[in-house]
Amino acid sequence: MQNKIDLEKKWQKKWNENSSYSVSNDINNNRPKYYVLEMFPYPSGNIHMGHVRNYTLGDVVARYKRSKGYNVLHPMGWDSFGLPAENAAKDNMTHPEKWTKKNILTMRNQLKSMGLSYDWSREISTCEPNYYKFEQKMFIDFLNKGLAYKKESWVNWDPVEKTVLANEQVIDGRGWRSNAIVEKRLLSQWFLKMTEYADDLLDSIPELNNWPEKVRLMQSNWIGKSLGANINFRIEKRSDVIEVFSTRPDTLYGASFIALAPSHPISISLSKNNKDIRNFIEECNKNSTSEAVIEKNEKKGIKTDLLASHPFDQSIKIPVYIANFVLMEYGTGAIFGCPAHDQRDLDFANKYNLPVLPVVQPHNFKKTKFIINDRAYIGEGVIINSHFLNNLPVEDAKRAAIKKLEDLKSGKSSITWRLRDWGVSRQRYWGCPIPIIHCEDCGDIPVPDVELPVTLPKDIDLNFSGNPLDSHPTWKIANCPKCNKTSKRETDTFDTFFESSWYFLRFTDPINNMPFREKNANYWMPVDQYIGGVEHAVLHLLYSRFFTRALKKCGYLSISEPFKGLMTQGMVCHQTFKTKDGSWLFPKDIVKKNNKYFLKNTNEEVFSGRIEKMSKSKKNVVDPLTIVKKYGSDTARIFMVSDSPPERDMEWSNSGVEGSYKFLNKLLRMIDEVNHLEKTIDVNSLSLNNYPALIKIHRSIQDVTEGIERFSFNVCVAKLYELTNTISRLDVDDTIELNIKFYGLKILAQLLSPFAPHHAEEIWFSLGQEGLVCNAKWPIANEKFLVEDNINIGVQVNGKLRGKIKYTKGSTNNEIESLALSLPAVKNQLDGKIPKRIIIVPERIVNIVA
RNA sequence: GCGAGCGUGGUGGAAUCGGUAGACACACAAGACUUAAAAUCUUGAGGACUUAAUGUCCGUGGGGGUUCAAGUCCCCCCGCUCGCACCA
Repeated sequence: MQNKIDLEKKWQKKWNENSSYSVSNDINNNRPKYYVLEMFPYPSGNIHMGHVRNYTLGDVVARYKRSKGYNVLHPMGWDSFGLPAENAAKDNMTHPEKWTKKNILTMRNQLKSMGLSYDWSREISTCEPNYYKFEQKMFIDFLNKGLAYKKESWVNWDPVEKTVLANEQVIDGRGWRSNAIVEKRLLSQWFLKMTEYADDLLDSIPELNNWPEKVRLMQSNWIGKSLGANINFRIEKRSDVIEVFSTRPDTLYGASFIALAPSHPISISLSKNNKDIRNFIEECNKNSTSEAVIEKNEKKGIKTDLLASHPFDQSIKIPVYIANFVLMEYGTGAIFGCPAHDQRDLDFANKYNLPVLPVVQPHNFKKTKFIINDRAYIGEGVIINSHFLNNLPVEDAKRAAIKKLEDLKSGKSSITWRLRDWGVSRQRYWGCPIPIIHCEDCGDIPVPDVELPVTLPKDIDLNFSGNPLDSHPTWKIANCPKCNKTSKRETDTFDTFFESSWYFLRFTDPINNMPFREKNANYWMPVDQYIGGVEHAVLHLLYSRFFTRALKKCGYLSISEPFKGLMTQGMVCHQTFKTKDGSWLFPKDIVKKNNKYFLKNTNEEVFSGRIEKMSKSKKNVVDPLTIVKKYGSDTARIFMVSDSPPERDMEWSNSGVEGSYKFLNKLLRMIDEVNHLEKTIDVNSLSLNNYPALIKIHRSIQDVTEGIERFSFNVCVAKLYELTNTISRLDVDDTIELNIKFYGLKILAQLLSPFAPHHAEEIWFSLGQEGLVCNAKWPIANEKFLVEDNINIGVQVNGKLRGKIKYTKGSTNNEIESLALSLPAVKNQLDGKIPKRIIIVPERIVNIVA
C-alpha cells in the first residue's frame, strides 16, 4: 500500500497534465453549462476547517456535474482587500500588500494540495488594479445613472486614533486599541441607491426557489416593507409639524407621547437653547452606530417643552420626548407612542409615568374593563376608546384612520422600508480607491476613464493615525478633470463588499481587458450553485443581487438574479479546553487518559469546555494542513461530508477522522486483493434474485445519485460504506462473486470520485479502466435490479407496532389483511374483539384499529 | 431588543410524502488472528421492567393539540446558535 501523500500527488499531477478541470472560453459548445461557486476566501493566512468544508462541498457538486456531462465552471479567487491586512500592518509593520500576497501564496498551495477541481487559470485577486479598475468604472456608471450619490452619515469615531472604527472594533463603547470612549460623528459619504430596487429585490424572492427558505425569509425581513401612514402632528405655538410614520394609525387615540430621534432636526434645534437636551443628545452620540447595541441599551428619553396636537382632536395635547431608541434612518425619525399596544412604548411610558389607554380589545373579551399592566397587547381585536373608530376590527380601523387623516390633510398612507441605501465609503487604506476628485469650483468630478485605474500608493506611513491615504503627502493631489484646478482626490475607499458583489461575473471572463464580455456573462450566469456560510445570508447576497441589477441598468449584462441555487453550510465546531485558571488551550497539546484530559508536556490536568465554533481566540482549532499531512486530503474530505448534513453545524472529532481514514484504507486493501485476478463474466446478464450484491450495487447508484442531488452528502457516504461492506464480503474464490466484486469496485470508484477523487482514480486505474475516473460518465442504475419483489412491512394495533409481515409484490389487500390478522401478537392484542377498522397503506404499513 | 434557525441513543447523525424511530459511523464490550501490541475480521447493544416470552411499558428538549398513525403538522414554553448594515 502506498503512502497517501504520494498517491494524491500522483493523481494531482495527472489531472494537471490532462488539464482535467480547465474550461474553454469558447462557449459555443453543445453541452449544457453549470456554474458552481464557493464564496471566495479572505486571505487571512492559512486555510481553516471552514474553508475545507466549504470547498469540499463545492468540489463534490463540480465533480458530479462534470461526470453528468455538464460544461462546468468552477473557479477560485481571493477577496483580498480588507481590514485584517491593515491590522496586521500595524501589529507587525508589514505592508498590507506584502502581507496579503504572502497569504495568498500560502493558501493557494494549501488549496492545491487538497485536489480541488478548480480551473486555476481563472484565478482572480480583488486587490489587483487589474480587478478593481473595472469597479471604479462601474461606480462612475452608477453615478451617471443616478444610482450613486453622496450624503452625510454617522460613523464610530475613535478620538485618540483619529480614525473610524468598525462596529466590531467598538467594545463596550470603547475603541479596541485605544480604549478611548467612541463617539458618533457625521461624515459625508457615498451611497448606492439600493432602495430604488427595494420592491424588485423583495418581489423577486419567490423566484429564488433553490435558496433555503430561511435565507429568503431573512432577506424579506431585512428589506422590511411596512405599510402604514405618515401622520403630521401640529406643534403648539410653532409653525412646523412633526411627521411621524406608523404602521398602527388605528391606535392613534391611544397615543400618549411623541418621540424624536436624537439626530432629528427638531431635536438639534431644541438642543441649541437647552443644556439638558444638549447633554442628552451628546450622551446618545456616545452610543455605537450598531442597531443591536442601540436596541439592547436601556430605553431613555428626555422631555421637551413641546406639546403636539392630536390630529383627530386638537384639544388633546401630547408631550414630545427625545428618545435614544428612535432611529433617524428609519421612517421619518419620529414616532408616536401607544403604550397599550407596543411593548417598547409601554416600557417607556411606565418609566416616565405616561398614560396607558387601551384602544384595541381582544375579540373574545368578556370582563367589564380591559386594562394593560406591564404587557402590551399586540394581537387582533376591535377598537375601543377611539370615537369614530370604535367597534372596527384592526385592519378596517387602519383604513378608516388613514382616510380621515387624508380628509383632514394631516397625513397620508405610506410605505416605509427597513432597507437603507448602501454606504460604500470607508476611511481606510487597503481598499479600492473611489475615483472622484473634489474641486472647489466644480464639485465632485469622476476621474476620466483614460486615467483609470486610480491605484493605491505603495509608500504609506503606517505609524500615522487616521487614513494613510489622507495623510499621504502627494497622492491625494490631482487636477480637476473639468477646470484643471489643483484639487483633492477622494481619500475614502470602497467597502470590500463592493469587490464581492461582482467577482462571480469576472470569473466568466477573467482575462480580457474589460470587466467581462456580455456574451460570456449571459452564457455562464446565473451561478447554478452558490455555496457559503449562512453569515452572508443578508448583506453579501443582497448587495450582489442589487449590484447585478445595477450593472444590468448600465448595460453590462441582461440578467438580474446572480445566484440561482444557494446552499448555506454550517460551522465547524470543536471541543474547547481550559487550564484550571481558565486560559484556553490548543487541542493538539492535550492527551486523554481515563476520561480525563492532561497537557502533553507537563501532565497538568486540564478541563474540557463546551463545543464551540472553531476560533483562534478560543484556540479550539485544528489545522487542516496537519490533517492533510497525516491522513491525506481525501480523508479530510470524506470526514467533512460524512457525519453532518452540509447545512448543519458539525463537530470536528479525531475519531471521526480516523474512521474516514480506515475506510479509505479498506478500499485500497480490496483492490490489492482483486487486481491480480481475471474477470470473465458480464455481470449485467446475471439474474437478480440470486445475487443480492448486484441489487446492492444498483441501489447504491440510485441512492448516491439522489443523495448528491439533494445535498445529503452524509447519507451518500453512509451508502458508500454499505456498498463497501457488501462487496468486501464477496468471495474472490467464487468466479461469479469475483466478477461482481470487480464490477462493484468499478461502480464504487465512480460513486466515490466526487468525495475522495484521488482514491477513486487509484481504484479505477488498478481495475485497468480506460482514462481517468474524473472524466468517466456517471453510472446509471439498471432498473431490473432496483425492483424489490419481497415486501416487508410492519403491522400496528392502535398505532403501536406489534409485528411484521412479508408478502410478494402484487398481493391483494385481503391477502395482506389476513396475513396481518394471523400474527400471534396481533391476536393477543385484539383478544377476540373484531377490529373496527383496518388501514392498509400499500408497501408501508398496516394499522388495525381495535 | 428585533429577525432567523436548530434540539433524535454514550457521541455524530438516518428516517425524501404523516406510515416499522435509531440506517451508516464513532466510542464501548466480547471473540478470532498475534509471543505481544497495533492493524484487521466477526458479534453485541435506545432505556426500564419482569414471570426471560422474541414479552410489557417508556422513548426524538418540555407541555398541550390534530390524526387510525406524529421525530415529521399546529399552539405554548425551555435551551443553544447565527444576523442586525464599517469583520469577511
